[in-house]
Amino acid sequence: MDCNCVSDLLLTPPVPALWTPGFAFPDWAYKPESSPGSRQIQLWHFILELLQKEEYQGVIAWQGDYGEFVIKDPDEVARLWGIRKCKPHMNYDKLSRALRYYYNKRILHKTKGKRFTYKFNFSKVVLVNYPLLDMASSPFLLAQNHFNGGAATADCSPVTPEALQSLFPRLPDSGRGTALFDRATGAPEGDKLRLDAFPFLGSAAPCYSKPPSMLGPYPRNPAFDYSWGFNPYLPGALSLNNCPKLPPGSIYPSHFYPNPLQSGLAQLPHPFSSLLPPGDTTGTERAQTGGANGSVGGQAPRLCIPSYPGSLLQGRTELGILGPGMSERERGENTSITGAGGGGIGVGLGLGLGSLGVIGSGGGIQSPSDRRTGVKQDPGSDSELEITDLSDCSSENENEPDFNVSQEKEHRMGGRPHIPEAKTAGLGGTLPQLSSLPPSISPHPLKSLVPLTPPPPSLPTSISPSLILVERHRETETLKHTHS
DNA sequence: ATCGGAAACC
DNA sequence: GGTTTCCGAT
Repeated sequence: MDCNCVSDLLLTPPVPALWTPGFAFPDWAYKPESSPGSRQIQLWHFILELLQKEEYQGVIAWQGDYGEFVIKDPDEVARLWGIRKCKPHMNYDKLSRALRYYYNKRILHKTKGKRFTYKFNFSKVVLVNYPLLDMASSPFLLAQNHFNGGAATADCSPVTPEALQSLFPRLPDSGRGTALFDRATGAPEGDKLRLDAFPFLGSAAPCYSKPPSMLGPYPRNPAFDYSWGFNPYLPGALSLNNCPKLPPGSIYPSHFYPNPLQSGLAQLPHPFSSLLPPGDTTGTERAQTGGANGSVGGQAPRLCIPSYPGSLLQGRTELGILGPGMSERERGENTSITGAGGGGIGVGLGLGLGSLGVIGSGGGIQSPSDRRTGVKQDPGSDSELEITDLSDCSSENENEPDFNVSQEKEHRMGGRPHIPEAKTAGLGGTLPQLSSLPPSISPHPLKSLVPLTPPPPSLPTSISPSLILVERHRETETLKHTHS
């Protein structure tokens, strides 16, 4: 009974359950260049998947700061991971060990004081993987400061979802990404993302102005060290060869690759994936049908397929299976956000940068599940943010002590938060209570991107402060050009 | 609960 | 390389 993969296969539309149409990394993410031969799904990918799936809200969910998530039901997550990896004896202890290995890789870091809470280091994901970013050209770098209320420490603050909401719909013509690139060279490598087309990316730029300690760990090539193996935007990584088992009808067909950004966009959760032109099913379609696969419920044993990139494809089988959790409204929201074409991936992830949090995000919003799990929103947890980027970014051999410097062990929280509903409701068929979902205006970047999370009521773009700022800078930029 | 070393595994 | 497994330490 080591692995009932086979039987699982018969019981559920396996992969689809985990592979979210709206948000999945392309197969090349599973076999990064720097990690030849690695074609198994990686834990962090898996985590992202779960986070993306509505039915797992009760098990794991975005919570708190940007990029921060809470494993509400460690055992269940471990179980799912075990199933996925055909490791029946997997448990949270082991899984967490694997997660800890990400610390040094800077993929993740622990949110101190919050049990079972980790945080993705999206800054790494985004910035490091956007070597072609034309940061300098963005007038929105300034805008970002506005977005962040000019907080002194907002050097790395992400833009608010609201801002995105107001920005995206207005982004000029969904020109299939062309507007987002300087296509001069034509070659993918030549594609240069125009940051000004993605104001939110501006939030990323300042991140690199973090204290040297942040970059320190990258002696070889600071900003572009892909040592940890994930470089979604590395054009060179876009090879079908990376997906030996790529099934036909893949959602990652060959045409998926040419434009790394557009491709990436397709994987992003709403609204980024929605940025793809309507015609681009690799993106929008999945995005809009994403998530709620009500049938998944139950401990429905998930298949234990050999994890290969292509499995993502199966998300396609979910198309049309719109669970009850996915409201028309959500879909509507999704579609309404179509706007700028291509190039979004960095966007979504970029939002997580640094995670100083938007105004009041740091410890303000606490979802019901937070309370339920005893997760404490530490008002002063902003320090974590520093940790985020200053974290032991060194090689695996050294463990930065300073990572724990500000740590203050909290044992106040009694026993581990047990969430009965998690298993029964979260996975048992009934979708997690909506009430457990963070406020729709959650400052969480990814949360706001997740299809299942209704976007905050969009401000009329015409009066959106964000947009105003953006346009203001746009004008400024124009003026600059005029003068020069 | 969390951490991280060590060794084994694939 | 990316875990998985085990385990002692905090």
